[in-house]
Amino acid sequence: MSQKIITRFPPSPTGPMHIGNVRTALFNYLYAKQNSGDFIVRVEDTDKARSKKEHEEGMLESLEWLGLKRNGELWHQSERTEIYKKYLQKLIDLGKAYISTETEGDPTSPRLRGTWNREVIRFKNPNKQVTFEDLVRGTVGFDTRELGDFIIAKNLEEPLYHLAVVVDDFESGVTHVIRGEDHISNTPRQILLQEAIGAPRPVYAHLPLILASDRSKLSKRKHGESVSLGYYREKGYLPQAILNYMALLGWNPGTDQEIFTLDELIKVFNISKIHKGGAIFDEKKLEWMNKQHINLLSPEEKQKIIAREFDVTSVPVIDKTKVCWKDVSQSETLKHLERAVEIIKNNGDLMAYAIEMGKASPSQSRGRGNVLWPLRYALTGLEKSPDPFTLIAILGVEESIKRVEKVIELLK
RNA sequence: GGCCCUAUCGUCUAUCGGUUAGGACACAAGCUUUUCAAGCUUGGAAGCCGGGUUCGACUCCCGGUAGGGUCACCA
Repeated sequence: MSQKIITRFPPSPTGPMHIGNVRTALFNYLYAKQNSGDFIVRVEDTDKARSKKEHEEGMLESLEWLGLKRNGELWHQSERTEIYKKYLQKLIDLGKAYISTETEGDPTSPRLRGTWNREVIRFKNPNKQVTFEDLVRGTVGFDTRELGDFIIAKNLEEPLYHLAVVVDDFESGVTHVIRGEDHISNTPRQILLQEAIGAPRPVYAHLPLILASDRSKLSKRKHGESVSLGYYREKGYLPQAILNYMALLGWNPGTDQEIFTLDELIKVFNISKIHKGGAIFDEKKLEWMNKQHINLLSPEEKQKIIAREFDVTSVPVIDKTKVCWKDVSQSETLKHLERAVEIIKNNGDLMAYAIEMGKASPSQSRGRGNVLWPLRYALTGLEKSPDPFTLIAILGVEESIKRVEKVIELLK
């Protein structure tokens, strides 16, 4: 209780924000916030060749858009070379790491990739059994002998992932490491390094993977654009909906409630109820959830989204045969539209008129639709669109009248 | 292949030894019509297989099968 909880989100700026990144960030955020802790962000850009500034900016902007605010300074691993060097040197001096001469033909040497160095720094593996408690998977044991003397740096100036992560988590006081299941086999390596530099062990929680519909891990290479956050953002999904959906993938509150705001999630989130099995990402459900969140919006915000979705600003293309509602005659429809224009002009009560006409309707099958349908259709030329009141509010009185009058001319 | 993990409707899931196996998305049919990015009604839809344990297994144990993750001088 005395120790402040610190979680972290460490994106590698080698591509756009991934849907899996979103969930990792969210769970770290939720856990930190519900424990009055800090959620920190650091950029893992030790790989100079693959890291791009534009991706870093994209990641940061995405977090902002999602509303996941970080605490503290933003760290860049690329700016911490001297610090890693210090640890590396210490490890070497202590005999816990060593400079290894690689021979090209050596089958025990990792396979070649990019520039190949003759000398690398390897960690002297104590070859022991490592066991750790994972908040989602319970006790996990590994025999680190399988790992060998793994490489922790290309040289003193170029540390590799494991070393940098362990040093940074230590120096920034990270207490909980919440990350994807694909990192679970990295954990024993990192624990070994922690022990070597004398760092405390954080609590781990490995999240189940988000799967594509074929049950394989979501990857850009295999599944294309639909793995990136930007794809959903452009399609008009609200950040609240995306976050809500991600939270419910592999976790549930144990009640029937499905719609949550971020603040509600912070309250109800329970890390120990996270599943161990992966879950398929279903855009249909996200879509539904997005609608639910739109309904939570203020009328103004809602109108903006509707306007964008239905593209009401473009000039409607009218099909004469679709203007009339059900079996309502063209002359009657014309009458309703003309009257509607007058009412709109005078800022009158359109609804009252529609109800009146609905009551006056001789046919049981007709109601207010005989007024409202042609109006809505005249305004957009779309068979599916928001109600005419919303449309008029979005388009403005002038433009609305112009559009309706055009249809009146067409019918005459 | 080694190591690790998982297994309930098509999908996300509830169930923590006794339920007509519940909910949501999607789907189908219908109603409603301020139609929709509203609502309502109804319907079809699931415990991978085989052994145990037990009075009783979806639930616990073992095996099989299937699927997934991971095995870089990437992170």
